[in-house]
Amino acid sequence: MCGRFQLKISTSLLARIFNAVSTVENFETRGEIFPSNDSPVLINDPQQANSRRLGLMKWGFQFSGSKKLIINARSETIAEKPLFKDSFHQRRCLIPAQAFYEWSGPSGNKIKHQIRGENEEIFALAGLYKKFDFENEDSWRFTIITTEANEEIAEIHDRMPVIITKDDISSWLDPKGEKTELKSLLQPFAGRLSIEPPPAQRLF
DNA sequence: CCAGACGTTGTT
DNA sequence: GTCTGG
DNA sequence: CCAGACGTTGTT
DNA sequence: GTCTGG
Repeated sequence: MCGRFQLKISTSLLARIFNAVSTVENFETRGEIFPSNDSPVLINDPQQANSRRLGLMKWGFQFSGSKKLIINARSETIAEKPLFKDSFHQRRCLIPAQAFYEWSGPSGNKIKHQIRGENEEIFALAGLYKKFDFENEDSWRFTIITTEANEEIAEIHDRMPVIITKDDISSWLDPKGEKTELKSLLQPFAGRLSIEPPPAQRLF
């Protein structure tokens, strides 16, 4: 899954890297991003085709009347679940992250692993976004899509966030994207990762 | 119509 | 809030 | 996501 | 157990 990630970079640089127009003036980065925090999110400009925007959104969908934040969406079911369906069709986004975190070990004695790209590339995590109008808030929120862990991550966890590679960014954000093609992008990461600390050694 | 679910992960 | 099931 | 708090009154 | 803060 993905319950925390890292981002420590100016939004203007981030916008340049992802070829987007930034709507964020001065995002105070905390470095580590937690559920409920605001973080920059990349979307396709709804007003203008092929124009990317970078804007702040809050991490976590929510049911009205519930306090629980829904910070992940299973890739296997996003096309059917009522909470995610319309977002999957019309409001897909990417969440820039320089690392994400997974935990291993028993509760009370958990080990936190930081996962980065092998050459420090900035991840584009697949996400969905949606507007929420309750709790005296009018807020745009995002959630991060998960898939099965790849071989490396499986050592510490059975799920991981979907990472969209540079070449697939336009396809994922394309408002005219075909459902089948979109789903085919939701795969466990095929490249190499760096995990720190590394997974515990297997004895056998 | 009303009641109840609506989500994921991890833990048991 | 909105959808589903009864 | 995890870690840590979870409380009030009165006195200094 | 549940809520809050980071």
